[in-house]
Amino acid sequence: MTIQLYNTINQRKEVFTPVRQDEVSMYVCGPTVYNYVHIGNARPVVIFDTLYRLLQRHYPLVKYARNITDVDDKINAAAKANGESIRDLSQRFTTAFHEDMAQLNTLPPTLEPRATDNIDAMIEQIQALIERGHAYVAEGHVLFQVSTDPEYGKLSHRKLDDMIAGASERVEEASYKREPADFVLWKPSTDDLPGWDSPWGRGRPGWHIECSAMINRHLAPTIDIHGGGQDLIFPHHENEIAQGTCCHGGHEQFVRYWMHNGYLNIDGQKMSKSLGNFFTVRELLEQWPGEVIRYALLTAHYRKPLDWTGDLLASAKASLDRLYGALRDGPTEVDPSLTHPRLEELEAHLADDLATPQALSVLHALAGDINKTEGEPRLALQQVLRNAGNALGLLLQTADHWFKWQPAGTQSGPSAEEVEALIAERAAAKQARDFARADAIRAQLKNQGVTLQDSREGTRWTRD
RNA sequence: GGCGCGGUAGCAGAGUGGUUAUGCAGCGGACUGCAACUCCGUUUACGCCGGUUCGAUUCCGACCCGCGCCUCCA
Repeated sequence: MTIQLYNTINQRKEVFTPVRQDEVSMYVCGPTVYNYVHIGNARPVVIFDTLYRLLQRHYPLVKYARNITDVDDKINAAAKANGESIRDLSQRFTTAFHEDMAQLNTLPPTLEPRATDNIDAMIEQIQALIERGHAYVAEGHVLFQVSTDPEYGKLSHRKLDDMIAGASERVEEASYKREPADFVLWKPSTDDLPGWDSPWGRGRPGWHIECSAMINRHLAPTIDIHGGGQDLIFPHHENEIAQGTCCHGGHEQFVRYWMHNGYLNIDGQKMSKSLGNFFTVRELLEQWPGEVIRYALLTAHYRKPLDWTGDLLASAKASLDRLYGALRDGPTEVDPSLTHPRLEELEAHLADDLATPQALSVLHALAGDINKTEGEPRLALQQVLRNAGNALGLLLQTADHWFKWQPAGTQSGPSAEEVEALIAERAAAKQARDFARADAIRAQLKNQGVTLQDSREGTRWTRD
């Protein structure tokens, strides 16, 4: 089965072939750790986790690197505002990021380089750029001279002249810049700011250099896939290409496939800090299982915008209820050696530029198959659905655990023991044909967010 | 000014030159003491105007509307 991926740089779907046989290298831009991550940050993490899972099924070795940006002016400002050391603050939010992403069933990447551990690699790359005439030193800064790169703009498909013409008033004018489009590779630090010794004095790196330097050090001069949000296409990834190719003399390709996920909107509006219309993953996890959030993020194709609403989450929850309903009393483990036409169908969807909405529809087709089947064949299909879910990072828990999940934010519902006691009381009432009493108990529990389901095997219960 | 994206049923969201996406919601039926779950059936679609075609939601062109980026951003 061939994998096809949409490549931003060529603006079309292409057959994926890694530069090295049997090995794939992938780099995804990770968070700047100055706050809890918001749902918009979570989208690429979940998307590229799904791609990582797909690639792992097709290649023996997948090196997936996702960086932690722990040197940044936003971090400096947040630490100052909190009266916290920069190191403590960035460590605290790195840990929180790991916890939140684990709740979304994302696998840890193979490598997670931190910017502050790779300053020397950045300095090396900057020196190479200076030696090759692509960068210059001015007033303690080092700047990349954009006009020295004839290829500049090839990812974002814009011409340098157009950019300047349209945005001249927005481009930062600075006395130390030769040309307005030049961007900072290194900047001086005052004593109260984080800084490292360098040939240009004590300072800190510009934003773009960390990714290209860490790719070069931890992966290879040419990697297969580089991912991130569409907002990173320009300037971040455009500048990475400039750095990553010019430091080698412009001969080597930096990245073969550029992949960018669409924006996440909130109730139809652009999510922005200034509008205050954003949710942290952490606060969403107080009300919804992480799996619901992951499912919601996968309902739209990754390149399309996704509108984040309460309805979206409620609908994702209902869809997962249906899937877990089909998995009750079935096997919970995953059997990687299993084959089935539905699994091939699912894999074909994912291999087609990560068509997750169609992949999800295969899960529902399987649920329908299961609900119409009895006995051994039913168990076999449940096993297939487990495998299918696993491919998407879904359906990893027991159905029982799923249906009895309670939001961390509210502990108002009855305990499991209380529910069981009422179910026993209701069973006795039913036995005595006292349906009024039985219905009253059911209504009372419904009122408390617990739904009862009678079956031949007895009464099951689920939390809403 | 430049570059790019989108408009599909009540909602979300795929896809296709003619034939069921899927989920949620709604309606009818089966099951049930009544429900819930599940199953069966079913109602609402492809922004507007032209063109190509036997046939267009799909291809082409124009138009309308909405959105994003253009050096903080996932």
